[in-house]
Amino acid sequence: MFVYPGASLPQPPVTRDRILDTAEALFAERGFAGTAVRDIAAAVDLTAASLYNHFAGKEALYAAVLERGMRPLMDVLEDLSGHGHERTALDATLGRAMAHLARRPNVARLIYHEALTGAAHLVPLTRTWIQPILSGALGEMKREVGSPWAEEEHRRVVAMWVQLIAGYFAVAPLVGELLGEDPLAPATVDRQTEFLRKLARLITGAHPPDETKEETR
Amino acid sequence: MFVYPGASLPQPPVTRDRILDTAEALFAERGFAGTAVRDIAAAVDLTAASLYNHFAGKEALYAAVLERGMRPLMDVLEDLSGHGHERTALDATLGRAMAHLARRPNVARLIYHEALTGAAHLVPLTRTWIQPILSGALGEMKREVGSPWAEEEHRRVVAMWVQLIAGYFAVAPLVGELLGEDPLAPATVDRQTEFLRKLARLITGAHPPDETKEETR
Amino acid sequence: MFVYPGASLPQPPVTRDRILDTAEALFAERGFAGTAVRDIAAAVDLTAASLYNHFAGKEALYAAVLERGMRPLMDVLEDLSGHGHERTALDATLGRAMAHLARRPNVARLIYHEALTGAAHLVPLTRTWIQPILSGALGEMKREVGSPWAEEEHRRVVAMWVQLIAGYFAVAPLVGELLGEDPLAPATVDRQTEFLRKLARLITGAHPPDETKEETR
Amino acid sequence: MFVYPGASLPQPPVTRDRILDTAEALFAERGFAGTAVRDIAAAVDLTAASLYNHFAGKEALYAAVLERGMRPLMDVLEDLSGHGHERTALDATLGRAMAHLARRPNVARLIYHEALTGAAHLVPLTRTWIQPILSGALGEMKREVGSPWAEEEHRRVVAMWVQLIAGYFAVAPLVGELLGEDPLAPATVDRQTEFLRKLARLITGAHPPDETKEETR
DNA sequence: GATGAATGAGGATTCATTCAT
DNA sequence: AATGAATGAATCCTCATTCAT
Repeated sequence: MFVYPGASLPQPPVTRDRILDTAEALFAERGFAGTAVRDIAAAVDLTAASLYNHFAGKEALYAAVLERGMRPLMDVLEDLSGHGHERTALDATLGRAMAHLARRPNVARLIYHEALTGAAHLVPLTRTWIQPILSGALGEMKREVGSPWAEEEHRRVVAMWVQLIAGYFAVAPLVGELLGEDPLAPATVDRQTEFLRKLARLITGAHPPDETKEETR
Repeated sequence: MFVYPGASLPQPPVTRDRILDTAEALFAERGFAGTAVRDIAAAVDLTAASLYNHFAGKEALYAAVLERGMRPLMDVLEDLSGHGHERTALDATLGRAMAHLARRPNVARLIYHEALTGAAHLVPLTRTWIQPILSGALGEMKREVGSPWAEEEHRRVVAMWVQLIAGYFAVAPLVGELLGEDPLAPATVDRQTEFLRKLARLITGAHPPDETKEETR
Repeated sequence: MFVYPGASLPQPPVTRDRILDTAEALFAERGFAGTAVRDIAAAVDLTAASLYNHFAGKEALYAAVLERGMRPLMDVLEDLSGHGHERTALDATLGRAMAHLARRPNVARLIYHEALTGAAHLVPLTRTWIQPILSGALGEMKREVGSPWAEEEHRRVVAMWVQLIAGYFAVAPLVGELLGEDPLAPATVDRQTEFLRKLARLITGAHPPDETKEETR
Repeated sequence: MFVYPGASLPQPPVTRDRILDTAEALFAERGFAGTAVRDIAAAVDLTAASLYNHFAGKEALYAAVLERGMRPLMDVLEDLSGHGHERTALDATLGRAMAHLARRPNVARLIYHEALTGAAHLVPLTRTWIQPILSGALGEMKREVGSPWAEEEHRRVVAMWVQLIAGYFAVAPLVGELLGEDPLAPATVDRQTEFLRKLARLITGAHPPDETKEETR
């Protein structure tokens, strides 16, 4: 974006964003109950009191963090509804989702915190963000042919993907123990993405890319 | 109170077990930080002070809950190392694991709480309990033939199963939203088990039971 | 005391005495408020509850410790009233007091704890034990001739001796820092006793033993 | 509120000082273990929680009290190293030490509390504050002529003065019982100071002031 | 916008004590 | 005489929040 030289950009919300960044990290790590407002403030070189100039309270801050984190994630997943589970589209969505979460794994962790505690935020969270995507995906699957999944299983397939994608980043410490390598390292993420693509092929009844060529011949 | 001779019930540790039960439920629901010792005590009709006659502190209680929960879960999974991923064995293990966790979903939630926070307990937890199972499973997979997975991917397969089985119960509230039904209802658990079995067949390169017959013909 | 061979002495109060010993040590070290009943009990391999079979409560135990400690100390000082501050008598009393307190320094510490806090026990303590001795000592001093002290100062002289004798053992950690050696080591105690004797001579106007002979010539 | 220009009173730390004052009094009276943070706070018309805005904790408050109390006391004693035990200097130091402690007897009591419990603070306390004074005093005594004390006794002399001066105020309740009058009343303090001066003369081999004139004649 | 100070509520833990066994 | 269990009352401290400056 071009900016006129000297033009003072409306960048004041710099503090607000730094708070959000820090809060996201701490909430993701320690959960809502385990995170002290004072700790968030201190990590931004603020007093707890000052933080209240930017957010109405701990709950409001948490909501803001959630909101800010969900939106881009949903943008990434959105065109899933456009292309469905067709081979290349799924590959692409998978890649983009993994790439996005690799950069912002905190969102996945926040969702999982909510899911674990069944806290008040979960239902609005899913109703607002997840259900729309879900509907799209389900619609696509229904239209697919040759899928080994009955319609009543479609929702389970979706849930599975959520667990395998979001879960991978959410419980990264556990995954790390199982894998024996840092799950967030770019190379590891790449391998995991490939793994999931292979899984997708096995699951959707499609054939692996190289074989596909022969098949279509 | 009359007691039948020979019917010596060694049931004194009743209180201790009731505390453990309650603590397990609350820790699973609210996490460690979100659970007040007083709440646990109150749920067992005790004062917080009384609870300290049974456990040295919150941490000790938490550790005891974890320990008590992990052992039976591991017993269930243990013979996985004996039979590996062969069709019927995997089907059986899957069924038993799902059945066990359906009755004690809290263990899965506790593990996920730990995994999310990467708290101090996670590493001993996995090193003590999970790694042994993991090794057995990996060994079995290595011996398998016809598997579509390279050896480098075996650990990812294991991690996948952990996510799909433990994760199903751990983030039950989220799964419920996605599935549109109570994930812990016996019927739902059964369907999910069948779903996972089907997935297993697709994944291991095996064919579904009914088709198998025809194939081998 | 002679005991018939084989006669079973009434030694049951063994536990009671062990409690008193331990309590004395802990009270002396940490003071009344700083000492937990449980700690005393644990040091005697008892439960706190068991301790209540021997003493009515913390206060009662403390009183018993005080009582038990004061009596022999007073016995030691008692004949001060018989011989007063005359040279040899003072030397002897000094020696005996120092020797006694060196073996049971806790009594001095207990007295000082009371004196510091001005706690409820102090007044009965002094009225019962210390005042009688004090009267005797004052009477002796009054009868002395050649003393450099006015009668108005006699009480200060007594207070001074209390501070120098009891205080030496009471604040042993501080004295140790000042002296650069362990104040309770027998050799150190001996040197301190000699020091106090010398001080006594200087103070009472008397001359050192060897010089005395010449003086009186 | 109008403030005269130039009369800028930097008195904001009022609350902190009031806390320190109160804490000093209570710690001196009841000792560390016997003093409740809540009581200190209440005595300053604060909540316990508010107190934590000024001090990090009970220990930190205690340390601050000690630090604040020791400094002026040491200032008083400091020039002891300059003039040593020569008659007039000792008289002067004695007078100033007694006067200071008469106004702030709590410091003496705090030191004695530490000395009695041999608590963690004692060693740093003596090493930082007392030892320097001690060294100066010892040096002076060594240079003195006509002293009846051997060099190995010098430390005992110092310890004696500490006991007689600090101890007088520290165990004031006990001294009061022995003296039969309030040890902190100005007149009593004066008499005690004179008593100690007389003692000093007897001890250092010097002659009383009036006799001195004749002697030097 | 930032902060020092204040606070009610709560949170973990200790303590002295009781009581049935 | 000993103890496991229970408890009310404290104890130290944290937390989210407010408010005047």
